[in-house]
Amino acid sequence: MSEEKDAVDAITAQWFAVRPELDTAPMAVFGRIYRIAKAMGDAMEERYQRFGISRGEFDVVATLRRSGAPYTLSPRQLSATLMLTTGGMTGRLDKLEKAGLLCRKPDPHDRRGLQVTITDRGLELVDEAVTAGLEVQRAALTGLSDEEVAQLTGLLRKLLAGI
Amino acid sequence: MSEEKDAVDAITAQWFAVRPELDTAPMAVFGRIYRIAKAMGDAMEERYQRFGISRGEFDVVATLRRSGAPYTLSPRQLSATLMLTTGGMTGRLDKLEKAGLLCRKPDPHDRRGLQVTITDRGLELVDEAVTAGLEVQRAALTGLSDEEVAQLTGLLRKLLAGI
DNA sequence: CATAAGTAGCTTAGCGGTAAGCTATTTATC
DNA sequence: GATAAATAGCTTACCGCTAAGCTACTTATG
Repeated sequence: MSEEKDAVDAITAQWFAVRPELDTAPMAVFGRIYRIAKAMGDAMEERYQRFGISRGEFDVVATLRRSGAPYTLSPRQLSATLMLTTGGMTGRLDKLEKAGLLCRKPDPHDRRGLQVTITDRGLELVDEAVTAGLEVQRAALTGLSDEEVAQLTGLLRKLLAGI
Repeated sequence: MSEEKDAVDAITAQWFAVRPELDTAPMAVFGRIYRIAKAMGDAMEERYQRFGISRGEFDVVATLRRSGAPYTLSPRQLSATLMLTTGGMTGRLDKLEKAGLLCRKPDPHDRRGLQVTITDRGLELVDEAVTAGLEVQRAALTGLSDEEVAQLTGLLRKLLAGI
């Protein structure tokens, strides 16, 4: 029934030893969220590396892919979606364009703007990469039943909504 | 009963539209975990800024604080605990020492090593900062009942254990 | 005891991000 | 229609991290 103690339990226990009046319940939640995010982020980074792209670069082509045909968005739309500054976006687009996974074309309706589109090669790569990435995530969830995953999803949605 | 749709729901719906055969359940979990980690990380960063330190620097003095008297650890122990390279640790210690929140002394038992200790000022600051940080986290959890927080903690512990 | 291997902490180069500032272009206002 | 304000994307300076290499010192091995 009871779960194993983990590193976060050890940290909350340490805090209780030196500051027993603190309510450590929040750090039991967020401490684990930070650790899961970091560990999974590293794992995803490693997996995408096999496709020659970083996790951030994957996010760009994946955003274009899931936007549907004609797989075209502006740098502005991409940087807004990915919560990235335009400077950061420029760098990612430079790399992906150089790798032949997408191309930048002038926006015919706004001469300030660009249209970013996935190439055929980019489309093929992102379709493989998203499948591979989901497999890594799915494997990380094997310890939980389908019902627990659904429960966790609901609690996380509720938590995220309140932030 | 049913929760509001959020940005992650929109993303999974987009994927379903273009790749209906994908099982998007994992990204419903990890997508939210990434977003919560980022949003809370930013919020904590902002809160600690009021104490003149970054989140990473807080983690250093907090680790020393919760280690208990005499609040002394080696740079090696700190970088291992914080999952940081020694190079990164050097930088954080430089800043904190310069700010007068900790001091480095030679390890009397090992002339390669150092002993890092919180100063009185550092101790005072970290005790205020940890309280303030917990308050930010507690506020983020107000949408969840105590039972839900406990449930979420258990599910996250289980998930983290399997990664 | 000599020496090889391992360890502690620091330095440097490089990477990917932000913030701020730039030019070119579009939109709103008079 | 002139002009002020807003917007798109890029560039630059900087920041914090990692990876790799360094010196100083300690531990293990013959």
